[in-house]
Amino acid sequence: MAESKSPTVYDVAREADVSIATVSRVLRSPEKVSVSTRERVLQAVRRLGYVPNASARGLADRRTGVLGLLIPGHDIPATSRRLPAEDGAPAVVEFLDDRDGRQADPYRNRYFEQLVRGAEAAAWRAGYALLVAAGTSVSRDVVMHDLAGRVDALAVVARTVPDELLRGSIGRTPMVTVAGEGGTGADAVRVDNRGGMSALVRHVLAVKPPGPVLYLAGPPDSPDAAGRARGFHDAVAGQDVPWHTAMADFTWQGGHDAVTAQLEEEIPAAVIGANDQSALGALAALREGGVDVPGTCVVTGFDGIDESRYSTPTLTTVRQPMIDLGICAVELLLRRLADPDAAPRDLQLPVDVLLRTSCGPLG
Amino acid sequence: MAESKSPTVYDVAREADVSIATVSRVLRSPEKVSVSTRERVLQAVRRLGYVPNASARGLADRRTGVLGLLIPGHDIPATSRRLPAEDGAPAVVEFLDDRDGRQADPYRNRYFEQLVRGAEAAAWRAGYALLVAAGTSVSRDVVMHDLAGRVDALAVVARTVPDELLRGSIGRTPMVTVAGEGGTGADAVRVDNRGGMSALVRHVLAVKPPGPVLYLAGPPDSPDAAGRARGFHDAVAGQDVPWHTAMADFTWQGGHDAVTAQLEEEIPAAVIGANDQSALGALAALREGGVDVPGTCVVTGFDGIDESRYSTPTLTTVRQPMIDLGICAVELLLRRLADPDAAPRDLQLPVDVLLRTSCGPLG
DNA sequence: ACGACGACTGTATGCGCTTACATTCAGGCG
DNA sequence: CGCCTGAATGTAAGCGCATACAGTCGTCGT
Repeated sequence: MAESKSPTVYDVAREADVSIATVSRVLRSPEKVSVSTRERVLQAVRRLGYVPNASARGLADRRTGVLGLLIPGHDIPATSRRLPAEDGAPAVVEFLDDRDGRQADPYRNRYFEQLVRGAEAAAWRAGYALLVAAGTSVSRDVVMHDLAGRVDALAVVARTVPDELLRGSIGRTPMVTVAGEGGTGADAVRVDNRGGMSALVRHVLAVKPPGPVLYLAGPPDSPDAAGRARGFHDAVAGQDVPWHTAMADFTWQGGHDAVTAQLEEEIPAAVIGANDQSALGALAALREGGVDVPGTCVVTGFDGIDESRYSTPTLTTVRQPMIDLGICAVELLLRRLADPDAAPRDLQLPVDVLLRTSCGPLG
Repeated sequence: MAESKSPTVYDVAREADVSIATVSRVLRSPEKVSVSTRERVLQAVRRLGYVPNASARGLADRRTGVLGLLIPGHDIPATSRRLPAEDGAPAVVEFLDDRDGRQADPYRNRYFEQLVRGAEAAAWRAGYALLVAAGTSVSRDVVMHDLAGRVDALAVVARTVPDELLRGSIGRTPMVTVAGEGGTGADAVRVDNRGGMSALVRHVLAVKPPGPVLYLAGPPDSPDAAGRARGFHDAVAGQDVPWHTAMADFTWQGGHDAVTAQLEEEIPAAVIGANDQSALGALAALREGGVDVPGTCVVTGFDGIDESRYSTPTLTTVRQPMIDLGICAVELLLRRLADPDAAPRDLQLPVDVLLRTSCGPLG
């Protein structure tokens, strides 16, 4: 079979003995074509294995039918495997001493997998395809530029590319910011850091033993950290509870050290981590200090990383609905494509509080 | 600014006072244009915020510059969140009692995230974009068909779509099968289940206490299970070790029950799970039976799911190099695009054995 | 000084598809 | 029986870009 190149509408038209317009109509608006002709064309399509060329269709349509999703780069190590040599030495199995998990890869929480899945599902549901791009450090602008010409609209995870790029070369492409700061006057979806933390802390205040509360703050330049801190303050404001803040910087060590220092003065009744890592550090410090969790002191984190499910005790935390984030990002794009002049929306998705043993009995 | 529609080469040409051919050349083969003209054109490009239209380029080029990746569907529940109402009731935080992890989502191992990341990185490195599609149950053929018209080549995760679809509508699109059975005469990448299991079992035989070996087999219709079983047999063949097989069906319960039954007859010295789930079940059964792991009996799994890192004891297992799988899939596609007549390759990537405490001291 | 040549730029065509508009034809109506 | 109408189909004009081919002009060799 010398089927050297793909058949086009012309081939189908010839095969079915109709004009190319009719072929196109059969595919795009079948109701405009008589049943008999339609059948004949569809048969020709099948016989030739015709697949419409998306580029041509996109050109004629002035739309690509593709949505873009730009996620932060991952910098796959340069040592990553390439194609083995043709003559292929036999595959060599590597033994890694992984008893403490150090060899585990760094992409701990399935954050982006879920984002991609949600976006993908929502996009296909609406008849769009999803182009995924990771802005690797070297080439953010190139990627961005390339993407802009390929898609009808673009979802960008916050801080993936510099702001001026967002406004610059892609001024005409509808965009939504994902997990950003909001309030930029553009479409945006993010997670309710503030509300989630506030709800969590209110719950803690209701169940914790008597005593002071320690808040393990995140880095000051992080919007997430800021939102969570505000949520914490919302919850403790006006409550008659002693509390103070220590910087943990979103790290295990930070949480560990802050709690260790705290134990020298007074045993806290609750430690609220701005994220899971610092809460896990706190858990370790409390164990070292012989403090019973959750009996004497309850602990909470934020993010819902894997480790929080397996720590001892398991860590109460807040999970971000990443799938929904992806879905909503796409839905916002679809909305804007449908109505370019709609007022920008700034969605805040509610989070899920996962109650686990580190904060004691279920309220 | 009434920048209603995107500027085209014509706009740039007018702005820079050259012909569209020159504009195109500046973008595609700058060395063919004099420095002064090139500068002038680039300025016009920047001034207008011109972004080349990928559809037009693709049409003229007869290539889209896009690679497709088809992964199994995920069936995002229909109840998943949509866009909240415009007037937005305040976000409501949900409290979930997640103390035993039952609420955790089912996408446990970051299998596809890594596959996508690897493919994405390799694709962009080669100047291609990556279109990700999940063949949801309802619409595999539609997705497939749509995809075929959009991409230059396609990587399909095995058993994502029925075979006849693969051969049918997309006959002319270069394809690679990912994680399939191999031996189909087409390009394929997969993981060395057999070699990995064989290496692992050889290691176990070297370190295990004296006594019989129990192999927890996977479902007979799974190519993965078949490969691993063969690897097991490779390793025990000719060794003077008593062994037998029990069906565990890749499930926790299967592993648990098989080991429980075994304990009534004889305490095994090693339990080899065809996957992690069944090995974890075995671990539980051994604990219930008061058997010391790894002192009296060593245990191993296969896959490297999260739980294997956190179990007690941590589970020695085999991790599939998903990132590399993605990279190699793309590299195979690129190779075929470069040379359509190259002989098909059937790659087997080596796996990583993660030595953890469930199999005792490091040999 | 004249033609050849090379560097650069412009003209014009086609990529495969969609669609506005034109055409054809069968009925229905006055 | 002529004319109007509407359904079905055909004709042809782009969509934005790449590029083969055709100039144009300054240089160099003789």
